[in-house]
Amino acid sequence: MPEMPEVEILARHLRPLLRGKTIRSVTVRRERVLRPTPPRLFEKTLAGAMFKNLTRRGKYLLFELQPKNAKGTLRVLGHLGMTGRMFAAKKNETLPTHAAVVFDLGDRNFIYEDVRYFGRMTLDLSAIERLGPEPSEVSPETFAQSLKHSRQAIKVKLLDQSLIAGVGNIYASEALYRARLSPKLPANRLTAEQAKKLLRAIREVLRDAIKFGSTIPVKTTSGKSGALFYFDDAEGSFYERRLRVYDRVGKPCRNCGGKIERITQAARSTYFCPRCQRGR
DNA sequence: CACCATGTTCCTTG
DNA sequence: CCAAGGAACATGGT
Repeated sequence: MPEMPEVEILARHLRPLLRGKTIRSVTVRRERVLRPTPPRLFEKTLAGAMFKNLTRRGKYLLFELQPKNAKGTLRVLGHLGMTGRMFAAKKNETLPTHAAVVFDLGDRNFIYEDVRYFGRMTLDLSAIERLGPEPSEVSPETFAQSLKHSRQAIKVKLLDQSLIAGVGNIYASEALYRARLSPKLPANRLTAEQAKKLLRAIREVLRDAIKFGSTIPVKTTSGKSGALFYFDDAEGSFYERRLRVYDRVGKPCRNCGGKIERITQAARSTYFCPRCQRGR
């Protein structure tokens, strides 16, 4: 479920919900998601700690806690992988099949579940050090300059989190379509003007996704307990309306009426309009 | 059975 | 040392 907008929306949702809550105990049900933190250490470190804040960096969540018997701040890094979700649920509810970590908060459980277990919940924060700047904070000049050293296709480059952090497979296609740039363009062939245009498109696409909800056609679980909450409009058409090219292979381009194509780049699908997005 | 899926990391090759 | 490509991770949907 994650690209940066989903993670941002999730952080905003969870922040007031977790703040001030003390963890009574932690149950690790799938050790893989803690990697490389040892399970016993994770459980022991967090039992008795209190949530102080929750922030986002790229597609990562950063939980800040007050340790039980010490000063300072304890930090836990979260990532949703492809299929991760986090939510609070009543304690009498059945745990999801793929619940990976369960925090007992007293009145409720805070659950991290992940069908494919690609995500993480860990004491190892090293991943965020490798992230590039947030798209909202990087200057057009710096962004343009960072593209200069790569001959990789721009679409592939946008997925590189050390370039800018937060853009995933859906929004990479969406941003390039919005900027009218071919996904096949070698990164180092973008002019300063094109790079500037692309950065603007990235910002707009991400901003709109946060504003309107998002993206992934997750069936909302709003009917059930305290889970999420994508601003999905029951019709299922919301997703259709917001995404301009992603997953629209063969359908008419909303700009020129031509057919949207799907190609494979770095083993991932890219969607684009060959008429509107010229170049190579 | 086949292929596809919102992501990252590790390994190999050049 | 770096850039780039591909496999691996694991489960489910169509």
